Amino acid sequence: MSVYWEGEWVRLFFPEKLRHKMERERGSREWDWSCPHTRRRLEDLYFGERGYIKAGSQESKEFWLFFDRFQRFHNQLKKNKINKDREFEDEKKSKVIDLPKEYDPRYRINVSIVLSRDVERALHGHHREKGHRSRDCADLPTEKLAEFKKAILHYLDFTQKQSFGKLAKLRKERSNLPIFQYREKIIHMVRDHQVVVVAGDTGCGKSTQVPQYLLAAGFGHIACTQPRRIACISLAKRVGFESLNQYGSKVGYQIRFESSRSPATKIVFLTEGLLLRQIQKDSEVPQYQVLIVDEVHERHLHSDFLLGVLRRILPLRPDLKVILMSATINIKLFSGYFDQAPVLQVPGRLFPIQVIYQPVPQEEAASKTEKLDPRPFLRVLQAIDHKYPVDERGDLLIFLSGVTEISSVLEAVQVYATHTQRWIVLPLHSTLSLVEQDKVFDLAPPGVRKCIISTNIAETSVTIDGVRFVLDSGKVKEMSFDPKAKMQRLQEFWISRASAEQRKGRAGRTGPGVCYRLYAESDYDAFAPYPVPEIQRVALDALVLQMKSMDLGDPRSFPFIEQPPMSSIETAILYLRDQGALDANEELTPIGKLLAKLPVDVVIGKMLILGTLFSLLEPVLTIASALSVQSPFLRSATNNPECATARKPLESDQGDPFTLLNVFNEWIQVKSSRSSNSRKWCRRRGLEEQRLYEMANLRRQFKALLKDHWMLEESGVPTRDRHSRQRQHRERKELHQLKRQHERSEKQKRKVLKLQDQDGGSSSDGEERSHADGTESVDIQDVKFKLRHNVEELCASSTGQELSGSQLSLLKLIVCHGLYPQLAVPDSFNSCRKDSDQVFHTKSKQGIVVHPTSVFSSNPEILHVDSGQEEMTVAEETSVDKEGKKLNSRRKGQSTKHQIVGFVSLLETNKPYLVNCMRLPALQGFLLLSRSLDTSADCCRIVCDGWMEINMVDPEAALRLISEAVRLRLAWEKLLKSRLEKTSSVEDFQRGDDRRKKKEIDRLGYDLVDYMRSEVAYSMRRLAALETQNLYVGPQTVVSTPALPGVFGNVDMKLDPVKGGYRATSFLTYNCLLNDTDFYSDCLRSFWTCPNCGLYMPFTPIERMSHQSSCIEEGSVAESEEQNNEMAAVTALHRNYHCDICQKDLMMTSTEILRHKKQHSSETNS
DNA sequence: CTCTCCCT
Repeated sequence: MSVYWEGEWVRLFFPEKLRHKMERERGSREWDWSCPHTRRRLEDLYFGERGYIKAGSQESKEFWLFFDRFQRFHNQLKKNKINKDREFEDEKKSKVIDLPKEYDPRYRINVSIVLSRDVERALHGHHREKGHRSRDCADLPTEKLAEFKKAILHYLDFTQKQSFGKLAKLRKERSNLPIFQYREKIIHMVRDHQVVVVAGDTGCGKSTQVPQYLLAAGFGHIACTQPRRIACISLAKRVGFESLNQYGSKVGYQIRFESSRSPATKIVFLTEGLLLRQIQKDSEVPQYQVLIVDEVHERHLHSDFLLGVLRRILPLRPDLKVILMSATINIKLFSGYFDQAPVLQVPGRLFPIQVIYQPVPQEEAASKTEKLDPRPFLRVLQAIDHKYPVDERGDLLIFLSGVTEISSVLEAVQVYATHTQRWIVLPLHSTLSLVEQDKVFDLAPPGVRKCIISTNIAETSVTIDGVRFVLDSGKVKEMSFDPKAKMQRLQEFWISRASAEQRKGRAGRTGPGVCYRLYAESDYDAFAPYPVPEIQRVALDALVLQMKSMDLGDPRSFPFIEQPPMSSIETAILYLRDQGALDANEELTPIGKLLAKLPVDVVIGKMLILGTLFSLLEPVLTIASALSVQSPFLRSATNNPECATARKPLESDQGDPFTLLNVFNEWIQVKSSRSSNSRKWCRRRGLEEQRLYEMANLRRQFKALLKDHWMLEESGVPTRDRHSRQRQHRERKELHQLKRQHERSEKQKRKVLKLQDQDGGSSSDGEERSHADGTESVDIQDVKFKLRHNVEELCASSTGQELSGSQLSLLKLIVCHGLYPQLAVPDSFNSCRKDSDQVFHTKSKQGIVVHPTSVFSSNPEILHVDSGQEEMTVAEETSVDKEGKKLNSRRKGQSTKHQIVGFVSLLETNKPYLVNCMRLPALQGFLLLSRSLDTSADCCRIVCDGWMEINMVDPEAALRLISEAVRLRLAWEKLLKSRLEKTSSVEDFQRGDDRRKKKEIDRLGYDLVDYMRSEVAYSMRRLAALETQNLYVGPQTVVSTPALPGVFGNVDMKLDPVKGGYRATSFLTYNCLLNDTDFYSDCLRSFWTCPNCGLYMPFTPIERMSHQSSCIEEGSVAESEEQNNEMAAVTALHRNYHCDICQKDLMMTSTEILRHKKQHSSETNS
């Protein structure tokens, strides 16, 4: 310590030359190796740019550690000059400092690599030579330099030997792998054929070895795909390690958001999805020479598609080699798909596993409604306890179908475990927090076994060492897709024989095992041989879209390895056409092209694209990302009251996407504030922080993609002052250092689990793991996050300004526009029902329930129409002179406040559920979003998308609303189209044009918000099946209504040959509804004076509208500057205003507030 | 009154 101080002090207060002199003099008396200055000098001399050891590197730190031990050892030698037993000393020496006992010249390395020329000269006594260089080490005594050099050589010998030893061991391990025997054969096969199939079971070593064999045989640019991200990372690590190339870059991985790839990378492990995106960018993938597709037998959507794409690429790239790797399953299928590609079968290396069939007795078999009976599972635990001595280690892995099943078995097993003190029970499924998931890797104390109760996550994704017993329920939950209702369905099935074998295999990885099957052997024989490939079970929207963008022709005739059902393809095409991604010829539209490039569902992609108009992209980005990742809300926290209260302020009564928006924004604030710990913040609220990190990555990618496709204006990067730039630089340096620190301390020892933590244990469970040496563990995710993102900027852009009321209302419209047609209406009797019995309906599916995780599930009243008096007064005003009967029917259920629910997915488990819901004003939503609107003659009756009927009482208001909807939709469409067209011709948008567009957009945003706020009373009704079949008047021979120019903007109204009436726009047909008994009464003319031109004559309401709109159009004047500003401000300046006089909370701009106040004052004055 | 699992 004192030495350090002295060194520092000297450095600070003495000029350099004098200092060196002092040190030289001191050095001769009392040399100090640990003086930091000396060390720096030595590093400068020896650890240069070209040196083997680089200054400041991990290697240099290791060297200094070695050096200290080396010195200690030498000093000790000097002290005990007595040398009783040389051999003993030698042994001690090698133990103490790990020096090689013998000096084998084979380990020698080329010293010139180590030592730069200058140093060499210095070391050999040339430092007296003339020149500046010689002065460099003049301050260091020659004998000390020689001593140091000796230490370096010792160190290098030592590390050389160490790595040679490692290498030899690794080589031996590698040659013991079953696949090693086939090394030459594989290389020859790949040389001779373009496609080769390598089939080998678990443990044969194919994934790690085949890429290395090929590299060694002279192939380069090898890509190896994996279905899972973690597999890419761990394989790259393993293969890098085997080739002693950990710190080099020959072996790397590349997954979304993370890559260790460099130009020097020869073998890259990447995900199937990522390779597909690369192929989408450049269809001939010139960057690769060899493509290895691993785990093809798993039959994921991506791998099946990838195989199809590869088959198409092969003739275009005759030099490209493709190797399919699979378990020894269904090999003929893969070989046959590639023109009888040669197959190499490699035996696996599993230990023998005893199979015991123990079918569940009839009375314990699960009935549909009851909980899973745990007795058959308990019997197996008992059997293990009886049969196998406690000192024989080996854990138990139970496979169940789902989370509810896990918890019911867990409960019973936990009781047994408490009783016997022989088991530690751990659940495992993907919705568990990552901390909880990691526990399955911890160790049980001696005499205790782990019992891991898992979903099929443990079948392939999570591999747990030390499992000796497997207990297989034989059940699995699988997602399928109902195209009619566009609904996902999660159902339980018997597993396939292939899955049963895979589950069994999990018992024999580290030693002989036992597999208990809770079904009969005859059941097993009756299982399907393989699981249904994903491509045959899921919606193919995204796939078809990607196929179209890759120019793969008609998806109906694409030669998939196994055809998906034709209906799935047809449904997808229809859907994409309906969404405007494909045109009538099934070609990609401009929006379709963009959607194909966005790595999200179509509905999410749509909201992103729509979000680029107006200035609401930031929240849209956040919502889109939030809806694309697993929910950050942990289930385990839902029944924790503390979590519930901590979550409360984050909840939005607008709906779940807005709660997620709040969560992210609040989290970013926590991240940006120096004092708070986001990990703690998340834990308190029961949030999985990983999901928030994923969101941050996603929203950044989305933004970049939108920018790449010219959907964004160049955002003016705020120029920072010098001070903040410096601070940022400093912070980044610190972060990099933390990252390195983490990488160094990487190997965390596995924790030993405690027996029976019984509910007391949870308090310490979530705590960060700190290292054994007491150093604070680095929150590496936080470090990576802060390196990757500019937190300040994120904070400013995403949470900088609170959303105003108008912004929120526009944002809701955008999100719902994206989600369309995923809209549901509340059942009209919901307000009379129990909270848990709230029912909703979509066009294609009735009787749906909001998912219990939704805000609307816990607060259903948000969606209820207030049983208000207010609404009735609106209705009454306009209806004095009409017949009572009709009125009553129309007035029933009239309200200005009906709401509909946009949802992200429709999922059926026990019941059909709406997942991720948000609310939207019903009438405005329907009028602005519906694909088809059909109206009666007076427009009071509107049928939306052929299933929702809306009835208004006031025909004037009805007309106004519809014509305004038409105007807004056409304007919106036009602006979006022009924005999309920018993608093709950048030069087109010149400054002036841009400014005009900007103004139009502002105006549209302003008007949309205004529109969403309009207060018109109406009733809503779902049409019965019979009604939907007899909706239209049909083709008309007599034109009953004249065309009315100007009612719906400038559109031409043409007779609709199918529905009858007039087709005004692609989405609006006027006066086509059958059974409109009120036609004549509503069309009666009454005298009216035009306030604009003074014309006085009899009009029907619609004629009046027509006149008015054309009259106003002629007389329209340019808007005042003030008005313009007001419009531009809509997305920024609307704010909450509470008016004391009318006792209302209003959402208004400052101008509007002024006007509002003025109105009150004029009222009171008069 | 609750959800198999991956991935761009």
